Amino acid sequence: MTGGATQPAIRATLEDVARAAGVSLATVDRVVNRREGVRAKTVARVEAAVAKLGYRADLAAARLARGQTFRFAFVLPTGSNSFMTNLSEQVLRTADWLAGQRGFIDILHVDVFDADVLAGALETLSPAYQGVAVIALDHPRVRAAIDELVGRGVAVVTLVSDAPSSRRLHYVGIDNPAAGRTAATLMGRFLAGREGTVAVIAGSLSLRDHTERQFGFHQILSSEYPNLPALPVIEGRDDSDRTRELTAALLARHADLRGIYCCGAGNRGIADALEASGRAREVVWITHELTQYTRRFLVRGTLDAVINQDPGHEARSAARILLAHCSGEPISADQERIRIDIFLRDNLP
Amino acid sequence: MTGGATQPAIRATLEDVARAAGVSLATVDRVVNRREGVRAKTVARVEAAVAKLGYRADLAAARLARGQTFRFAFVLPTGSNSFMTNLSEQVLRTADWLAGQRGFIDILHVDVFDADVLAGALETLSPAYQGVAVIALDHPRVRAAIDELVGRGVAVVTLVSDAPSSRRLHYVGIDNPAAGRTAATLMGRFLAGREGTVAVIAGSLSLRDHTERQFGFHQILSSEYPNLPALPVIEGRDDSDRTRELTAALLARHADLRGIYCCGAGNRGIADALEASGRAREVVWITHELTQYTRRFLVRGTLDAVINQDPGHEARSAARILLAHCSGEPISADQERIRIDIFLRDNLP
DNA sequence: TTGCTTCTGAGGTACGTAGATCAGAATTTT
DNA sequence: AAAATTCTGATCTACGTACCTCAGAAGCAA
Repeated sequence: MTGGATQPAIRATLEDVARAAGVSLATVDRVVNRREGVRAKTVARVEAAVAKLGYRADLAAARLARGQTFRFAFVLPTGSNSFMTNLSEQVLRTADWLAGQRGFIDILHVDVFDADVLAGALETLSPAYQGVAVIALDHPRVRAAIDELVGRGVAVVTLVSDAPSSRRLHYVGIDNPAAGRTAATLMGRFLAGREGTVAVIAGSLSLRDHTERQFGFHQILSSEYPNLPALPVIEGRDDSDRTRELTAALLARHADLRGIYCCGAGNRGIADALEASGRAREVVWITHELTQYTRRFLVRGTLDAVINQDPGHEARSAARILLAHCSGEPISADQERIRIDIFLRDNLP
Repeated sequence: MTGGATQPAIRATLEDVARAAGVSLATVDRVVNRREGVRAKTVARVEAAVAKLGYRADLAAARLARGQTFRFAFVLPTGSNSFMTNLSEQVLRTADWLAGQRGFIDILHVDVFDADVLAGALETLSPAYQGVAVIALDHPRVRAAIDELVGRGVAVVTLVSDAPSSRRLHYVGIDNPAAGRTAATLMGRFLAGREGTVAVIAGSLSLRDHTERQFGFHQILSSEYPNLPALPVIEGRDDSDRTRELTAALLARHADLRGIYCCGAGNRGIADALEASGRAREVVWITHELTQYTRRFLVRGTLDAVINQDPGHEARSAARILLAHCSGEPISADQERIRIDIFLRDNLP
């Protein structure tokens, strides 16, 4: 057995540093918090002591002393497909956790799909918030509202759906074109060697994430799987009834339909239509977001793969990023990167 | 816009509760920390006030006041395939984070594949540790060593590799049979309709995780893909040179080889042999763990899919679980569940 | 040297909780 | 009713840091 990185049993405190540097607590405090009024020579002495003892501020104690509290707003949609419901619940849990870190989350429900309503909500947001997480829309008015918040010194992160050209601090969500490419590769490989058409169902092509997914999907499908031509994109408006009818029509019209990629919601409609047609097993269906429904369709074999983003991870990540930014702490990039999960029947969590 | 769950701007403190209940701070403290010497009626009054104000202890302040520090040992292997190197690095980062929570991690490097050495290391572990995370071996002596630690009141979590019949607090790692099943489903579907044999390369069948993976793999392959008979399992001892030779021999001997599932390490050898044979594109190769190498093989197209467990998540999860257990806090089960990640070329993080 | 500015030390309070002591009140037992 | 016991309140220190004030030391200019 070889010993490894051993750390001191107790961490050095400001007082230890003061003693080691031969100065007083007040001086160390001035140096550590970059306050004025310390001679360069003394600064150097203190910094040497800090380095030697490996002093690191006790963040909990510091926050306690500062009496800082943070208040964040999470702007979520009023409408409620399963994914958004899950996300809301995860935000509530995150709020619970954050309360232990002296941070508070208010959830505002807004029609995030209406740019004017969303922008209006952001514009009239209480100035009490140091940070905002918002399911954004890539629209000029929303962008302007975000930029204005940022200009006022509010930390803004976009959640799930980005507004890339805005001045938001961070985007917490998946790379949607890559998610589309992932779906296409799965589709192409599951249908290896077979000929037939593939349908793409989006919620709405005015939603940036849906557009990006279908873009990535088509990119790979057309270049690598010429045996699988894609049908024109269908807009299902994330509504189960509508997607049921559209899917039924697709199945009736295209006897050679081999695959369905749904880059939005409305999965219950697709499942109904597929199962009613009796072609559920032969048509490869790939969709997004693991919910109680998609999980069931996956287990049943109607659905072949789910591309997922973890709402729990997204909620926690958004909160961590806002908190870290507001208290001047660094964030660990690779912990905050939202993965594109692939779930098959066999690796369901 | 509709308002959501709004929390009080500042959290209630012990003093607020005392005032609300009409008792003193000392009494509230007694009730909250379940100390003796408070009449039932008073307890009820205090608890009502706690509930009414939604009081929750400020954990940071509590830890500060208690002056508790925790010391954990992470027992990692001396040998160093890429996965274990990544894991070590992630443990170091976790140590860094934990230092901010008044917790300290020592890393002990041990030959974890030798049951006697591993058990010896656990048996002679300094009593200074309140918690241990160990890459376990499912072996009677290791089990006994773990149980003895637990008996002494030390929190033990198994990491990556479990000792299921021991009294460990928690297993932080993936469900290996499920990972094997996932690999089999990918293999079967990527080879849809084709005929041919599939090879399985394990590190060693005396490693529980490798055995479980190949068990899961065979289970699905034999029941659902009769067109793809599996060849007898080959042991590559997680060594690149050996797997190179074994893979080359496989390719030479089996013209109908369609797939390779590697449930251990030694991937560089497999890649070399596959690329040298010129059959890299037609043979479906699925392996475990995303490393700098497997990432490269995936991008290049030699490797078709990686089943991964996130070492960063595992390290943090182990630390969080130990910390929560030692300070009597609850853990959030679904944040601690380690996912079976599937990575294709398109969804690499 | 004197006067002036700039730096430093000493000491304080505060944050929210833990934990201790001790006097005195309330309750029960004798 | 007195004594014994149990409960409660007041008050204190401590944790590690932030932030404040003020006196006085060190350094500099005249």
